[in-house]
Amino acid sequence: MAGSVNKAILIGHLGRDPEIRTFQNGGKVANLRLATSETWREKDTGERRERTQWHSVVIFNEGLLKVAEQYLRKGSKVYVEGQIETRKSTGQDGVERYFTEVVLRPFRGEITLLDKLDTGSRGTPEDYNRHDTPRERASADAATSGDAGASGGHADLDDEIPF
Amino acid sequence: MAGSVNKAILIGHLGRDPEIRTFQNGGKVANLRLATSETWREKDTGERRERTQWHSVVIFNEGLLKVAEQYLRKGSKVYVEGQIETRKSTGQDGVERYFTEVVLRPFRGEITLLDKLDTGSRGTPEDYNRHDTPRERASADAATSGDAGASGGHADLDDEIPF
Amino acid sequence: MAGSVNKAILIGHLGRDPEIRTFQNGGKVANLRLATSETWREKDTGERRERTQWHSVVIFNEGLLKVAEQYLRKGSKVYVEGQIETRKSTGQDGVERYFTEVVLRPFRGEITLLDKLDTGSRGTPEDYNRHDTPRERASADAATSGDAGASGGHADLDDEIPF
Amino acid sequence: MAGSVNKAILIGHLGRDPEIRTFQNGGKVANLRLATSETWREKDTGERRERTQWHSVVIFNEGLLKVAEQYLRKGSKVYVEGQIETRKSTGQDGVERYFTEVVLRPFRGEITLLDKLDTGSRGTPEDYNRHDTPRERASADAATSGDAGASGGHADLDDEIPF
DNA sequence: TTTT
DNA sequence: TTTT
Repeated sequence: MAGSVNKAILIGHLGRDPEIRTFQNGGKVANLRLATSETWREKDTGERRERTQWHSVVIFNEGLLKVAEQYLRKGSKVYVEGQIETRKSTGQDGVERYFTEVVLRPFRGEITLLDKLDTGSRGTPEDYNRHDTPRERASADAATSGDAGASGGHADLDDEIPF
Repeated sequence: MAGSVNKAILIGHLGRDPEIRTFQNGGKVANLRLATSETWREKDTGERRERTQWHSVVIFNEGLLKVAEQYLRKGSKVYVEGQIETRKSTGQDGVERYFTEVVLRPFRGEITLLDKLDTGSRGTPEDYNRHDTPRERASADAATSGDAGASGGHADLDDEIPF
Repeated sequence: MAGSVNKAILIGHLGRDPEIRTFQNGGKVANLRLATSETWREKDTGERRERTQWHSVVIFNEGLLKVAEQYLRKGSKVYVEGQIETRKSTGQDGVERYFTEVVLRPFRGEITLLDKLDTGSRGTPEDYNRHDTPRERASADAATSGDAGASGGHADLDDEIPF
Repeated sequence: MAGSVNKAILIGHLGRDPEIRTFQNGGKVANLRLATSETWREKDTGERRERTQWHSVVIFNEGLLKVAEQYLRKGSKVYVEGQIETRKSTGQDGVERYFTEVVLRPFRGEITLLDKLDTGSRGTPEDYNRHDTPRERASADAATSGDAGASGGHADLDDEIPF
């Protein structure tokens, strides 16, 4: 459908370290568990309330995958922009379930680390800058230049991954 | 968590008429089924591909609920802004499942009808304007509380301020 | 500054045809004039009010430039995503002025045509699909570099994190 | 125009303390100077580059005005959501100029403080939570229940901050 | 289940 | 200068 937009914008903290997996073809994917929450005081009772949502974030974009791998950790505060995708999965119990995730496809999406950087660490400050900017994209491309390329990860992976 | 953002921005078409349900206390909720999709041509094969995502949109915001009820129909093209929420539900089969929805809570979210309006229908043009504008929010406030409602500052202030 | 986001999201109509200019080096830029407006009824007087904003949109992204050139016209309804930039310019009167624009830099930004397409025109349907999709970006990448790409799956994390 | 969207989403740091002005009718307005920037390394030269944009943010929304007044300071890192507005102004030199701002109108927009809070300060943690949530809006309304609706202009900050 |  |  021409004329569609599907965008998720999240700011929150990671519930644990990113989980990186490598495929046989050398491709990678990162999974984040990101919490967002609202806090408010009940109007009538004055009671303090909080509601936390956990989001599954899946990163196929190579440049952003590197950022996740190198700089994101449990507790990191991040800005994430991706698209909402729901896929069906049949568990070991034989029950079909749907899972909704915020997905960062190749050449799409953004991740911005919002924490103060503890310098003296791995890389120069501008490496932390993870707007998927022209240069960064170009260099990410370059870094993987021998890559299978072309298709840019829309392949159906459900066969390869059991859930 | 202070410092959180949870926002979904969708543009797509409704797969069916909005589903409106009324609670015993008089409250209402609207459910939309919204499709977004991407189309592309495979680089290697030249084959046309399409991926459609279906989104459940849940409207608690009263003003936007009215808009949904009056103006949205199967096939309507809409802009929706809400937050991503996942809730657990146990089906009749006794199986627990998680459902993720884009939710428009009271006083939050936006809906914008993007279709050309077929006039000669129900309401004046400005009723179609569904940004959750000051007045709509104000009246929603009034409807649920003793609130003065507040005027909501769309006044032209340029005369009052010298620059 | 690492940790920055600068994003404008606009839906509106073009006040005139896109203006395309070509540089000596063959580069191109497109300028759009995009109107957004709010309509409401004054609470006290019941008077109908409207406020229109005009936005300058500047497109450097090649794929989106083509979309603008081929499919956008005066009156077109579009979704535009870019970044806000202000630049200084000295007019013929010698006066310095600042101009703020929504800019779509190479490999960034999105344009989506929201109009019903009048078919029988120039190009296939999927050409209208102007999300700066993987392929479009990939091909733009290809035009400037050795290209890349990837794909992957993901892991089920639901057991480990309270969902 | 029904079917319009005008949204700016910014994350950056304040160049100085918020500037609050009070009108004769008791209404207030806050002005922020917010910097966003991109950093990258030139592909060819390897040279480090940075581009900073300064944004004028104008807050009429009462609840968010309080947040700005109480918690935002020079150097604060914030998420801001508002709409892009351009207004004409004639300077003392008799020259007409246009100024573009990101405006948070009453009952609209969002501000989220992204800094770690240095506690021991003014207010409870949940006061920092500035999603303009239902309760906050309601209480903001309540706090100003005789509401004039607020209105205002803004100060020219251009001398003090490199635009 | 929408739409192109 | 668009659109409703």
